[in-house]
Amino acid sequence: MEYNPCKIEKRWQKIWEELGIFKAKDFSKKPKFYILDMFPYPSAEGLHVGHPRGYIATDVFAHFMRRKGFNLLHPMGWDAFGLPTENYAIKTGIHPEIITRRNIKRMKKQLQMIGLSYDWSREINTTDPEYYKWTQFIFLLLYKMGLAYKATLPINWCPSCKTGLANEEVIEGKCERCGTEVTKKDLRQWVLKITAYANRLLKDLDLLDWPEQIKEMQRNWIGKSEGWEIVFNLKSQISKIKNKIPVFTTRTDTLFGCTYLVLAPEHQIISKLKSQISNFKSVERYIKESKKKTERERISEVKEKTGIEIRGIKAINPVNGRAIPIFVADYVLIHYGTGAIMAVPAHDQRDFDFARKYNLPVIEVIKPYYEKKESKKEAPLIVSDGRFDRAYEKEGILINSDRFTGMKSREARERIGEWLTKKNLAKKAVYFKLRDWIFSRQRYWGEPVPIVHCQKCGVVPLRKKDLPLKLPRIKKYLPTGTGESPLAAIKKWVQTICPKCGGSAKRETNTMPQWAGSCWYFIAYLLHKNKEFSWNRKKINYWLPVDLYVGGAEHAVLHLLYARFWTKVLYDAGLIKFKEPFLKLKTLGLILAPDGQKMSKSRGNVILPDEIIEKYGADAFRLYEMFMGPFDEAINWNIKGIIGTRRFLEKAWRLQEKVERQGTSDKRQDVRLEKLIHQTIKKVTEDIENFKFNTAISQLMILVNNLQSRDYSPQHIKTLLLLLAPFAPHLTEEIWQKYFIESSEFKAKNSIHNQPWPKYDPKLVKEEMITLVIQVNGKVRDRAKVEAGISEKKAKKLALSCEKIKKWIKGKEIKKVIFVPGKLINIVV
RNA sequence: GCCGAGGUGGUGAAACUGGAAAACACGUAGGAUUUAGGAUCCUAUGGCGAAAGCUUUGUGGGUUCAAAUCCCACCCUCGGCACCA
Repeated sequence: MEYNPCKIEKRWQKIWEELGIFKAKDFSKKPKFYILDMFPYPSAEGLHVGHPRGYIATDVFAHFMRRKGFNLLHPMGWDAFGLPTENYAIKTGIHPEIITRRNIKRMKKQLQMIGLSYDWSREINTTDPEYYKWTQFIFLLLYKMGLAYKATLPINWCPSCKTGLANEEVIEGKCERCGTEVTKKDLRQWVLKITAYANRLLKDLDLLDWPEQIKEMQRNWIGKSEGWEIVFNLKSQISKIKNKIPVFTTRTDTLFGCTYLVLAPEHQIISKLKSQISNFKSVERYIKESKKKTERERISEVKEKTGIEIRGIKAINPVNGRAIPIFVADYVLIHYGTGAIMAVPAHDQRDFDFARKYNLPVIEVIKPYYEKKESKKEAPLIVSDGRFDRAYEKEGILINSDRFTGMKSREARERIGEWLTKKNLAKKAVYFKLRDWIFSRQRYWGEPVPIVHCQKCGVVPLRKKDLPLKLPRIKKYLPTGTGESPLAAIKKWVQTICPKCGGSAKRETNTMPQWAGSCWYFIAYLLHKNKEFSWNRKKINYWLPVDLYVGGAEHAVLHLLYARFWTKVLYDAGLIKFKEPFLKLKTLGLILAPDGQKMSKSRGNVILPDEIIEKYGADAFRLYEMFMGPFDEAINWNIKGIIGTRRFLEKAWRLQEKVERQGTSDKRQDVRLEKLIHQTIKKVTEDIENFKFNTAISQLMILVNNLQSRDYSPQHIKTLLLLLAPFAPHLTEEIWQKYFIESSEFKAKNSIHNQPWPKYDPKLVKEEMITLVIQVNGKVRDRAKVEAGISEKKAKKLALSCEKIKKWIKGKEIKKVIFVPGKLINIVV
């Protein structure tokens, strides 16, 4: 009886599908559990061996929860709009829809080969008009709620290709295709007011069972900072008009050390003050230069900071009345705070670097307080040749600060703030790093924005009955050259009638970004095949929110934040009853190619699951993906590892020989084995619950190794199969059906995947004998087998009587004995 | 640069709350079985050492009876950085 996975696996996959044993039932007496994968992008390359890692993990978990008695929803779909497909269409002239269909077909087949227990009857596809009518519906909702607005914002622009570029298409400031230097071009774009939800997005993180590091990344991304807005009055050499510049700071305590102001190059006041700036031409040139840089280049500390002084105008430091210079420098960003900063070179490293370059004064106003011994070695300001080497950015005690000298930073911040508030030169302010979300793309392969521009009525949203607004079929996907979407070139489509006045109007030609479809897809599985276009509250309320969400950590911020944002909007609109879409989140590590690089076609290091499964079987593949390492850490693919899991399955397979010989009634007892069985149930159960699949499998390996060399009974095999089933669903079903089911006809309820999860006896899990470690001065010198409950007295007596120990403590005085029950005894001499 | 994670044998890794470093697996060596090969089974396997023993968790320091685990500094690798998804 040889183990032949190819035959077994295909057969069971077919039977399961036909009987629909993994289909979720809407509504049930059982408690519900919704487990969701981040759905894939259907790329032309198909799945490589890295993709299924998360899918296998959710599948193991889904099997486990089903067998624990939950009504389980485990669906799958496709996030199919986006750049790669569109670029492929441009290159080949094949319509993106056809490419998408082809890619989905291929990837679905790959997923099915793995034997994943998805409910395929709920499959969704974001590019299906039946899907994106809802995406458009939600956009209209955002619009009506005042959360979608138009603004003029810059995009990356290649002057040679005459096309807008995604950040990804800009390589070191140059166009990926032609190598021309990329510039910026202003366009009217749709923007979503995610900032209106900043506080709630921040606060509600506390409700979530997510990895702490992901929450931390979101917190930093939202970037709430509480501080003060401080007004600097300006003094012009030629004009009497009073102008002022507000700056935002969290460190009012350092105000006395402020020696200059810095404006972002985009700051509006610069053009306003044009007539008073004596070197305006140079300033203008600088501003133009900085437009070429990416934001990351601008704020990077590796490259030297640049800037230019605005001559002819000075700012007045409100705390001491001193006139200080004003600079324009691109390390200050327009979309954070007020777009202007007060520079305190002694206490901010960026300001310090800038000040040193332009020879600006550095005034120290905070001194570190030395508390006790530890901070002495900190020596914050290294003074060499009488100057500072670096800025001291921490808190401390104020110096050189007039009547605030001697105060602690924290107190001084409030005092100085209040003092200036009284003089009307400051107010408390809260700023977020989070920026509104630019929601339009000048592309074809995305959801059309359901808006028309009417000459009479202006911006007019479509009505629900006008949805879906379908993407028109076009022959060319090439950019228009104007920066507009290729849709703008289809006159027949663009020209339309205003839904409000019936007059002539033009359609919005921007499309939505790929994120749009993935912001609400967890709801889409419940609206599937909903021809009436009605929001199925009953199903939504039953299944949602998602109980467990699994996907890559690379989505830590954007996708997860955007989906949370839309959920809150839908909640506010009264469409859903939950405030957070994903209660529990588990992130997974990438599987890299054997060379440690990401797998990609361009690198030529892609490994396909197809060939692996054909050679070793889906069960061995599943097992290896779970066994290869901790679930949330990145790991290199190594084909050698799968040999181990295949061998393990063969060993398990061979165990049935005895059942074959002796029948299933044999009930022999082996106390040692019985204990191991119960320990294994405990370990596997707990490890699956904690996503520690690798150690669950190693425990199963230990069990199989033991069964192999001991006098096992069929009951032991039964338990083994029940525990192994989520990992190796095909092999276990095969053996299960052969020996543990009476009828020859397959019925859903007889499937191993419908058997209850085994329970362990806590009494049998405990060990009676343990190995007591005997240490002298913390070093292991001997070991002894003792009863688990040994007392300290007995242990001490035992330890001191050991020959080896006697040798080590001979002639020395015993100072202390430390006893850790059930573990060790340490004699300190 | 900023934010986040990580660094343990030849390799993937394990080690719960500070308490036996290296479970499980790959690889390698030796043996059994076999006409042979493969498969399978058994034994060994961090390093140094004949052995007693010494030593070992990126580097350096610290706390502790005891540190892979806690603290400080540094080095390296990976993920994200708002138009890739």
